[in-house]
Amino acid sequence: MGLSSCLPRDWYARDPLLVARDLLGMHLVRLLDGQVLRGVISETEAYRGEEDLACHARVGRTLRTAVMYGQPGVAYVYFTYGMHWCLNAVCLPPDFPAAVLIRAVEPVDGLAVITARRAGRLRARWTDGPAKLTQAFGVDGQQNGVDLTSQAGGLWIEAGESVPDEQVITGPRVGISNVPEPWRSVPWRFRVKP
DNA sequence: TTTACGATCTAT
DNA sequence: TAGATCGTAAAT
Repeated sequence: MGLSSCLPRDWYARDPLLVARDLLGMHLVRLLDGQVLRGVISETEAYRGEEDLACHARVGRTLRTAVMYGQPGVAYVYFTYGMHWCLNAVCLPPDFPAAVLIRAVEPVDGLAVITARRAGRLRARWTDGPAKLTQAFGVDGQQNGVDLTSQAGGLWIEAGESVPDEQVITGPRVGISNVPEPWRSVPWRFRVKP
């Protein structure tokens, strides 16, 4: 598979706010059924620590949140709303729980597979939500704990194009309306201008 | 064992 | 605007 250009573990061992910002423009890559699927990351959200009441780790270390307390650069994939999977990259060194939710990508490779997996939907809606992109890329609970810094797990992130600040919009995180302030409103969501 | 509620998506 | 649908964590 040639030279690995996976982002290294040190790159993830940083504040999730920085990782979320810098993940914009990077490439999410998935090896699925012998096909390479690739998307340019266009939207992310940071979740940081047990004190962040929007973070799953607010309940502390459990079976579910365990990977967030582990090595940075590992995938945290969780199941929600009874039917959806969401993909995160774990950040910061072990024992401090933090992760970045990948909310949207722009598909660039493997379009035939992606369109088949998102049959009946408009192209603009293929991967414009966290559970849509996991459906499109065939990511589910089996990828929980997979190392994103290596191609071995069939799911990784490569360096891509850097996105200038003028192209970045920040805002509050989505889907946390029952979370108390300040966590509900902190601008920890990052996206590339359309 | 039971309950309440989701880091969502889709159709209405 | 509401229904789908079930794992997780806390309450009973």
